[in-house]
Amino acid sequence: MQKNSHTDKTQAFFNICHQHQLKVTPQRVAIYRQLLNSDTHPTADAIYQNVKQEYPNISYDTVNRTLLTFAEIGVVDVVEIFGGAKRFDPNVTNHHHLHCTQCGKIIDFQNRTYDNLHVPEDVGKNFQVISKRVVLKGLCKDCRP
Amino acid sequence: MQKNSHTDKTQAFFNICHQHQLKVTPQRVAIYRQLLNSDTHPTADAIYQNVKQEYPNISYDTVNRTLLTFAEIGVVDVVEIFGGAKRFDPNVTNHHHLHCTQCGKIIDFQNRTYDNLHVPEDVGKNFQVISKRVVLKGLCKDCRP
DNA sequence: GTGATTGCAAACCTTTTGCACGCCA
DNA sequence: TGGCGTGCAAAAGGTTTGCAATCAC
Repeated sequence: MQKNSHTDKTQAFFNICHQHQLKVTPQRVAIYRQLLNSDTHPTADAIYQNVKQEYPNISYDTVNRTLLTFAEIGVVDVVEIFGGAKRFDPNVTNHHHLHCTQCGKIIDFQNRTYDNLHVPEDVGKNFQVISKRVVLKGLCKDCRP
Repeated sequence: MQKNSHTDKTQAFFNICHQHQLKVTPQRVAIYRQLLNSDTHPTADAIYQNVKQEYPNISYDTVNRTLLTFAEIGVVDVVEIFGGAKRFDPNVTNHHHLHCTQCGKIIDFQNRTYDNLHVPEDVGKNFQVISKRVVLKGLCKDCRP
């Protein structure tokens, strides 16, 4: 199952690259695989550090540029931050965020009601909404007094 | 009316400073006044450029540090961004954001329904929610094809 | 073969830090 | 007066850019 699912995703990646006329380079594959293993919202540097383990010659630029490219074609999302380094989200399905104002952590959560939020009419007239996200700011379990 | 409102806000600023044991320096007042005039989400540099007009000797650091201090005491909000320089929001009342993925603009909007979003029980158990914001990503009027 | 992609290095932009001086309370 | 706040300058951190060599198609 796991193995199959992984193969499927690799195949999907090939397809996506072809759809967008991107060449399938070993670097891109390695970065993509690393993203699949991420359960957080890694920075470009975090991805770089991990990919470097199995691919010592890769440069930080390549990682950064590849992530930006991935963001353009919808393979990753760029996550909203409040300063600091960009963060990338391999989970492009609709979900929402908890943001701890103390430690800066960003935690995913699912909520059907939030997914189905109605876009106000006056907003929809002047703005074409592509995705919706609820961001709850506050204190996480570890930072709560 | 305007004048009164402005005086009120200045008075409020004095009170806030005293509450937090902050000294009321001319720089802080100038930065605060500049914030009141902002209708967008200025960067530290934008504030700096404007304050410099009436206060040529001020340094960028002072502006930046002051804004961070203001954020700590709740005079401004740090706005969620997707990369680039920090943005500060002088509007600390509850509101929501449209984010144009094309030009990067962030537009405020009000919505009572969004203000009153119910926090899911399983979230509330592990996270103390302080504020809620809906971020709608998409294309603004100018960028829409 | 050809154009896209990579690696490297430098440049750039923003934010942070240390320190001496000056000013507000 | 004492200590907070400011200005300056340098450092640090992250991102972007230009270019030559390389690789996928």
